[in-house]
Amino acid sequence: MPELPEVHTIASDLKKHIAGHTILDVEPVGNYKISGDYSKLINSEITNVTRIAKNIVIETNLPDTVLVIHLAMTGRVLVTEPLDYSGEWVRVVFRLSKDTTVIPLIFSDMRMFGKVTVINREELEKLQNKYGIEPISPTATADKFFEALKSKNTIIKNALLDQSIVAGLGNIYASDAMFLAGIRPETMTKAINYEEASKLFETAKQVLKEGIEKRGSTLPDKMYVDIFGNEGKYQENFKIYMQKKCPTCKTGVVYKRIQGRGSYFCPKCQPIKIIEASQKSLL
DNA sequence: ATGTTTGTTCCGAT
DNA sequence: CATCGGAACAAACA
Repeated sequence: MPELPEVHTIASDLKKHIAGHTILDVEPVGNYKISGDYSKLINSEITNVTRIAKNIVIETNLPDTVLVIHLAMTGRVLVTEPLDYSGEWVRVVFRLSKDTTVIPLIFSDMRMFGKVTVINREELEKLQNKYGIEPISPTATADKFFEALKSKNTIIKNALLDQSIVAGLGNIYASDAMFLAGIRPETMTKAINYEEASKLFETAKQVLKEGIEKRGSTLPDKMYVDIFGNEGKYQENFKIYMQKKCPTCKTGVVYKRIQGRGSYFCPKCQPIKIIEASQKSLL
């Protein structure tokens, strides 16, 4: 669910919608715990909304106070009034005002794996440093990506989901990127040469950008919606994720549990790559 | 009813 | 030390 494109969509819409608003009130629902001192936010003004990896970063005019929201799997951020507060997993209600109008900012999360945290600049810096390459940043390069991959002794699927290597990919976009690059999820990173890594880096950027254009993916469970409650459309363009037949060669898609996650790949278009003996000895 | 589902962290084993 | 596999977090659905 929320991977880079979904979080990007939410953060950029939020920026347009709530920047310049004052936080009137912060109210955890039930015994939901916000980490950090959220009382500091009251009467502060929202100045900007950005994204770090899959985190939504809400900056305020307080120089040392930042609100960070991570949606994990089932988190939602909404600026519309929920129809049913008790039935929609509402965990935190913020009230924002600008001029004379008051609008809600809702954090909802069915499974409560998500996090709402209030942190300072130093912690924000730490958060930033946890993550690897931001794939859609202009400073990201295939060289850096290849170097990061070489440093790990694991399979490519693992590496793509490892946020300290590349930030923002999750199971869906990683699957599609590997498919477009013709790389099988179980390929060892050390068996991937520069050309293949470079191709994979391009396809990763491609699917992430397409995801952003389509405003994210909404799976059949409908958990992901944007801040207005609208579904994304990237699921209509899934390449291999949740597909039955390969869109290229029509071969039956293989569904397999890899690293505890459902993985889809085309056995023909994503062939097994044998690690050469010289490399194997290094493992 | 048990298995499955997106993300992350942490622990013990390898 | 790097990595893995599994568990845990909580909830709904087939």
